[in-house]
Amino acid sequence: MSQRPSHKPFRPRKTPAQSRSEATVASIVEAAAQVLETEGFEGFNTNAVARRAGVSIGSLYQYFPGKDALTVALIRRETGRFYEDASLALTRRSGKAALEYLVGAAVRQQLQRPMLARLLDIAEGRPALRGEVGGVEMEELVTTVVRRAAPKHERPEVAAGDLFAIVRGMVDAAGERGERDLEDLERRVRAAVFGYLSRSSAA
Amino acid sequence: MSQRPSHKPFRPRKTPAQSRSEATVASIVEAAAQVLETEGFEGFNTNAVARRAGVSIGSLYQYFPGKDALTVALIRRETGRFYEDASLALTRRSGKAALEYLVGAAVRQQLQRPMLARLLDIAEGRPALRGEVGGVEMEELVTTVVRRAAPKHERPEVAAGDLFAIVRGMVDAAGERGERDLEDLERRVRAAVFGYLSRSSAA
Amino acid sequence: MSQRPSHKPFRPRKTPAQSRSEATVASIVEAAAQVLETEGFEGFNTNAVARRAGVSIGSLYQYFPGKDALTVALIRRETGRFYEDASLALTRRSGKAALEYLVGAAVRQQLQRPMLARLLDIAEGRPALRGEVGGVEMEELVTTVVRRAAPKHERPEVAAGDLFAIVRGMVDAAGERGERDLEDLERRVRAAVFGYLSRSSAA
Amino acid sequence: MSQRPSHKPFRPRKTPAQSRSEATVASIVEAAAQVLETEGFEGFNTNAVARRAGVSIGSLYQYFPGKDALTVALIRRETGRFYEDASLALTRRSGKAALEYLVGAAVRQQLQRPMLARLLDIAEGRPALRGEVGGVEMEELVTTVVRRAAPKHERPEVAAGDLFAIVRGMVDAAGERGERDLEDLERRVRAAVFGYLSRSSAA
DNA sequence: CATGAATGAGGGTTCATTCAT
DNA sequence: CATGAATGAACCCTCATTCAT
Repeated sequence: MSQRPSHKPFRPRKTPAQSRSEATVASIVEAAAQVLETEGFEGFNTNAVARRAGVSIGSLYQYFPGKDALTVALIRRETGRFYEDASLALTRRSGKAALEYLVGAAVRQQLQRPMLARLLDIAEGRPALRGEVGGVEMEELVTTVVRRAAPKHERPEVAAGDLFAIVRGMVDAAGERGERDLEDLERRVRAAVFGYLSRSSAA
Repeated sequence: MSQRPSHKPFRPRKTPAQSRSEATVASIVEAAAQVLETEGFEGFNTNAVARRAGVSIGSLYQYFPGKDALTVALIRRETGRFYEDASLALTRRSGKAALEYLVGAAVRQQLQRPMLARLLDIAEGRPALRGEVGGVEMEELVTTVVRRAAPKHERPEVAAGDLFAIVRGMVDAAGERGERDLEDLERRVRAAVFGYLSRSSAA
Repeated sequence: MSQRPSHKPFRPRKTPAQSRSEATVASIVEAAAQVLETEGFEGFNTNAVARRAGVSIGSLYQYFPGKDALTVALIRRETGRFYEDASLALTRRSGKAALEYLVGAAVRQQLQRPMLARLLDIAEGRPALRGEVGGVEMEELVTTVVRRAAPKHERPEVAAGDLFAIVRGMVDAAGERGERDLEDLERRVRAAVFGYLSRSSAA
Repeated sequence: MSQRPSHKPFRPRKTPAQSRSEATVASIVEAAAQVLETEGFEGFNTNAVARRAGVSIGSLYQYFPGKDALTVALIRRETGRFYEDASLALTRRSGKAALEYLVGAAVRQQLQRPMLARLLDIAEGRPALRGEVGGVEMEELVTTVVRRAAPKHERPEVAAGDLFAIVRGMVDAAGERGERDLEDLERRVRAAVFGYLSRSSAA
């Protein structure tokens, strides 16, 4: 009835044990991604998502208690995919290689679906969603890598946050500009990352 | 009978000749800033802005042909203020000092009204508004400063874009986290900026 | 955020598959007719129509993409009804009888809901709606009948247009004056129609 | 404040004794005509009229108590001009010539500013305006001419009304179609008029 | 008297959400 | 469980009219 719900949990309503529901949920989330990509925030509404997913609006609400839950699910999916790739950084031998891998993962992720990544970065910042989307693991991962790459750094958490911001800023801007040269972008991001570390680190 | 919006310019509808309306326009723009700050995009609607400005909705539409025009005006106001400060960088003796001044200006601007700055950065990216908000001067300014600070750099425009993205990314994140330590933030942003330049520049 | 109407089709949004919605659509169109009749163009707004139809404004917009589409639907309904009756003219033996039947149909249609007929005649002329309401069949029908009633006429299409205008002018004026005497009106319209033909036709 | 005033006189607020006001009033009425012609009913609003007339909206309300008064003034102007021309019919020798003159006047009037004439015919029909625009003289004039052209007619008033309706219907339709051939149109209208009379008149 | 800034009721339209089937 | 018709609060915007200057 109203458009302003008060307070809802963002978790999916049911843990889909059956593979059928699982598939439905996945298709809805992917539809959300596509709508966001093609129509932007303007056209991102539940009816459009349901239509694109080929399910009824009722079904959508069967699996997601509200629009925000859908957004959160999408963010979680993308973050998860990114995290999965990024974690591989820990398998690298050197700290430098690990950090380089991290940068590469970020650039890859961004240039794959630039619009989507950018829009989700924005959505993530919405106060209503903050905290719901656990970026904690990501931060920890980056911190760990920073510790290995720059062991002398006095504030690795701060550095991790800064590096995250730097990389996000650069890749989002690249996406906005429509850059397609992955190699070049990665080189520049590395320059920023290692430049920052060399200057802010004690050693 | 029907609506016929078609193509709306973003320019104000009438240049306020009388001082009365000048004040009205200014109060509307400031109200827009406040609403955006306190309510976010969710609560940013023309009625709320008019109410906060203490004028009728009709008055708002006398000066702004639409909601977007209001947003644009706000962006322009903030960009203008920032640019005014940032231009002073050109008065610095050395290229390094100029770049440092630029960073300082960005940090100051950001930490003054963090939410506002962040939200406007987002709004600026909206396809409908791109190009309406001339960020060209800003880019040129940064490019000029980069040329002076790193004369050997092969692609000063690219570097300018990257620096812009780095600084924006860092200060927005800081604003989001609620950082208040201007000094510390500025130090870190400097590290990023000069670190990037030293690594990406030829010399 | 912004509105983006651009080019709206006048066709109903969804062809009602279920009988429930079929009834809803019909009730909305009839409500539109009643509002137009009782309140005139001044009071003809979507909210009033929805209220009179006993449905929510949202439902109205599920079936009609806009106010104009509703108007068009109403025009089509009335035109269709009229056309259905008028087509029977073709079953008459003589051309004269056919033309007389046509006149009778027009008079009947008009005096049944005089206000409605008159207002729709006006609405039909709105540039935005021209062409959307296919009056082509009507014109063709009249032309056919004219050809049979006055085979020697050099410009049957022109005559058809004129006769249409004459009849419409007379019945609308009668409706405006509140005439109720069907017989008398029909007699006069016949006089005009056959008078025109006898004078403009070659023979 | 509100858009729905209750009951206002339609007479101009002041009889402009001074020629300055007279000129202002005239310019406003002509502006109204132009706006109606170029923008249609959709764009016919007081602000637009004032702008086109080159006067302030305040001045417009100085001379016309409301929008309807302006419409009425415009209708009166056009009716007056038409009536002035049409009255010359009475100077004709024969009744037939008088009626022919009448038809000619109507056609001329229509084809001079077709949109305007058509729109005013519609506006004239608005219940709120009926009676305010004295079409009585016109009716009397036509009746007089009918009496002379068809002395044996039993109901000259009815015939006058019908002829009026016929002519209006035909010329409006012609205007709508964009007909420009004055001669041809006049010939056809004559056919309708005299055809009607010959069939409805006793003799 | 002229001006035009200001007003605000009203009207078109969207979309998150519910619920009967 | 799925469906999709129905709901209505909320939002954008216009324009007739007023009134302080």
